[in-house]
Amino acid sequence: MTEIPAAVDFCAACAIRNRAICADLDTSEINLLNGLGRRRHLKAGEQLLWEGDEAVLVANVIEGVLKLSCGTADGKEQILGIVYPSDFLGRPFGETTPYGVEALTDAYVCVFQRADFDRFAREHPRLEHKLLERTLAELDRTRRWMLLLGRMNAEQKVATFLLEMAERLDAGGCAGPGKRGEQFTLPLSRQQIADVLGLTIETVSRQFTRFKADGLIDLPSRREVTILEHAALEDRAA
Amino acid sequence: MTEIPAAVDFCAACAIRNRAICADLDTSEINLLNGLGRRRHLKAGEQLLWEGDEAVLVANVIEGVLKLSCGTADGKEQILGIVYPSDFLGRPFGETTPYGVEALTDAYVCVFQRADFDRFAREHPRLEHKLLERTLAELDRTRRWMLLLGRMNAEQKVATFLLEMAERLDAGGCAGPGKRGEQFTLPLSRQQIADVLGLTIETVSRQFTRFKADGLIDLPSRREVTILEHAALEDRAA
DNA sequence: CGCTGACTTGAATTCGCTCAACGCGTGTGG
DNA sequence: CCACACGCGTTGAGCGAATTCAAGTCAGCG
Repeated sequence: MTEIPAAVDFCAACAIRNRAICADLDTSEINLLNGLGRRRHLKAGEQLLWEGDEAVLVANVIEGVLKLSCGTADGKEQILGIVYPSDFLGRPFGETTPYGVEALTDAYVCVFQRADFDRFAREHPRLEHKLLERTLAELDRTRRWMLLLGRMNAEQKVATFLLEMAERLDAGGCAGPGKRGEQFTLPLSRQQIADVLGLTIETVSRQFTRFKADGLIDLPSRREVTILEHAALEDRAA
Repeated sequence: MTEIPAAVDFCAACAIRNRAICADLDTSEINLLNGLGRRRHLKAGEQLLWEGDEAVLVANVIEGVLKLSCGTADGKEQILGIVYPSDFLGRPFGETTPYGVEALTDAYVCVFQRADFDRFAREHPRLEHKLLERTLAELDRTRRWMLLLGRMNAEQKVATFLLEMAERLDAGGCAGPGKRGEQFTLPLSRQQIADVLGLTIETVSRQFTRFKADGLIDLPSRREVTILEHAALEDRAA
């Protein structure tokens, strides 16, 4: 865990400068925001926020993949969302963080004290507008996930998961329309995949095995997936 | 379906003037917004927006209860959310409406052309801020619902549903802490409840019957529910 | 009074869960 | 270098909750 004060021209060099909620800010605004944020490194597995805690931090994801999750009284976990570079993290304008945040891979985030961020956002409508657009998009994505959780069987869930994963991990290096992201490294363990899909680890494993046996995917190693038959996988996702 | 041009001092008399996203606007702003909106009546069962359509309308709910839903390829439906008076409806700053909207009860909504609303919002940060807060709250609620869909069994789902229903329908007439909303009329059919919870109609019916047999609730008629043992029901919701 | 649609109840089935054993790669210590 | 343990994933058998399929009940209404 390292905390480095943001350098003056830090944002200018930021990998997500043009995609995150800061994209619409001008130079002077960016410099102001610069003074509030700190870049922070997270190791895979490190927790940034805890479910139910006072909401003291918000952050932009610069690099890496993180999960949002909460648990039931009887110890089961449900992953509520996966966040990728340029996504926004945390609960502005709220008292408590309604879910835990944990890094799935090594990650860099740009963290703000919530109070600082809230104040800055209220004074800079362009930032707030970006945040609103992002929140609306996230709400749409979350609602689509409800359809998966409520109405899909295990095969459909796993197929949908693989397709979404391929698409979202691809965001950076779009290698042409044909071959885009057909091979990737899962940032989640089998247990975590199960927690995303509302299944058990065994069911996920069985579906992976079946897809492989049917020639839809290949599994070179535990964490690697190659999608061989994209269209067929889409059929399974129905 | 009736459309009445908003009168000049229409908003001033609006039942949700202090709770909806317009709450923070001053008189001159309200009057401007007034000119853009139209009050519209919806009969129970009437559809306001269709999944996948171009997003032309947004609205505030003034009175009544509506559902947001989408369907799977194989004809199953999942209800994504229930909206109540003072809630906001539709997808501003977006191309298409990602879900259908249908009135569950007779309802009044205050509709805007999306283009008008978007422009107004961008020029009035106070409105946009309210909308942001509401969207963040809705996202929190939606994520909590994911836990229900992904990790709860039928008993927990139905118990949670009844408790949430009692709470949200109560918002208007809070009849004291003891007796608040313990009796209410369901705005949803059994099928719709099943679609909210990701269950089948039969399973919902069986759970209702069991809760009644166990003395936790009473069912005076098909659409009426009385919660007899609030605490016990909370236990079932785990 | 019988019809219709919504709901309930019952029986059989099935999909995913639970429990348990096993395999495999990795790191550690002798 | 091998032996071993450990974590993670896979596989199998049996079970059970929720679904499916099929009747039956009930309220409202012409």
